[in-house]
Amino acid sequence: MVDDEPDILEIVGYNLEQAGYHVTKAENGKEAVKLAIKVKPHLIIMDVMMPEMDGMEACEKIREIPELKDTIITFLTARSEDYSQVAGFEVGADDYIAKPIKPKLLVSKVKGLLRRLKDTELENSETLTVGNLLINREEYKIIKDGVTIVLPRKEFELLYLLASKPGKVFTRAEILDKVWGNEVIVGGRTIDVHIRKLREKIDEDVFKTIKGVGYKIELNGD
Amino acid sequence: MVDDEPDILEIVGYNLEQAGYHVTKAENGKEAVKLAIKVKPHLIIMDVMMPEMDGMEACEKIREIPELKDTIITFLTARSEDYSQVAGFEVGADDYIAKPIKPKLLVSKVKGLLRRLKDTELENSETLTVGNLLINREEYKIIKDGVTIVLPRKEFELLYLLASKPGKVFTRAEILDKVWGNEVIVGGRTIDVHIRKLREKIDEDVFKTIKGVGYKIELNGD
DNA sequence: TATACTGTTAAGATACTGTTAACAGATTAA
DNA sequence: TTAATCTGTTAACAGTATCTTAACAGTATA
Repeated sequence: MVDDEPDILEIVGYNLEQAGYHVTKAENGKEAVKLAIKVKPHLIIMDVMMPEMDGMEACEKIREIPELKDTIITFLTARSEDYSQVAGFEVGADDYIAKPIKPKLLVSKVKGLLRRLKDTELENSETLTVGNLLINREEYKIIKDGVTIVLPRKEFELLYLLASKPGKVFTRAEILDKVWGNEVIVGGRTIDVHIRKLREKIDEDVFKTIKGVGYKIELNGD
Repeated sequence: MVDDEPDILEIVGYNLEQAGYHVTKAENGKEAVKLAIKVKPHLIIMDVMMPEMDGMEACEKIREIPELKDTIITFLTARSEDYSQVAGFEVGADDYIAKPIKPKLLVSKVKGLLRRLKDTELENSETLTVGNLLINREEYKIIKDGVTIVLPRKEFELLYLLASKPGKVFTRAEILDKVWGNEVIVGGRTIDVHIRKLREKIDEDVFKTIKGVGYKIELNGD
């Protein structure tokens, strides 16, 4: 939360914390950029008009930082200044909130803005879904059309790797590195044999060979 | 774009299309849900007040569809109805746009909303686009007019090289170096044969021969 | 017109993958 | 502990798509 008026920081901060969010405060753009790098916030709510460095400039600076590319930036603007809204989107803002601020509405808005982030974060669970396959890493088992299949470790790891990016071709080197670890040396047919077993247990046609390159999982026929 | 007033559909649609977006229109919530499933839009701009099925209900329905979880939903509301904004966020809306609509501001806003989506889509920097060809290195496949074509390694690498700089002439030496590696020695007709196969599989006329020099990919007739 | 380069074809060589079965180590059960 | 089973790896060979070559035909350029 970035604003040069301490009162606003206070009120908005209080409301957001009541709603369960953790709030970090800055009083100008310069401070905001510094702090953003440090805490990597999910969302930045920033006043446009500020001393030292204004919101636009700060926004541009923040947008140049790769680690903060998923950070949502929202401007606070007086309701009339439509021109600054347009400018705000140009420098990479995701949204604006009109002053005067209505706390209840603001909290709802924040909730909405953060919902999508949460969705993608929750996706990083230990389960993958690929076509009719459900891969549960926690339990080391997969479910195909409701039927549970238990796989040995190496086979599971191989499947998991391929399923982590359906469509992507994994080279043999890549597979060895990720599944076997690049210090162990195994013979040239090892990967093939494991692929064979997966094809046997899961589905012949899901595992595609790209000759001279590697293997991939391919979804519905494309 | 969902609104029961044809005039608004017309005006907003025109402005968005001018900005390079593809717009699909619906006149009520029921229609919108149907259409959304079909076209899987990146963004839905929807009026709250509509006959048949209102925006809130439609939004809830859409939020239940897994394929549309990344679709951004924005409501159109009269400026005064703050209550509906709160309600909108509750049913899963990402944003609202206040009526009356100012086309320039709306386009900016849409641009902002779609920016993050585009970021993640463009991250696949391993893909090249040349004319009607889509070359995906990660998946080792190419798509021509929606049809997938799988190429053997050497052919793929050769195509990828030529497509990496459309128009540029690659000398035979350059091609040998980049595709074959400069230690292997191959006969004088090898490259030609591979070019032949590409012409066969992709398009006769895209691959131009510069006698005595090499080959290049050439876009629409220039 | 001669020449140097490229196009085409099909056959042969090669590199890569598929398959099977056997074996050694682990792991589990008795 | 021993037996039984399961995993992971390897070797040998089979199979095949891919790559290369050779021979000759065709064509643009000097």
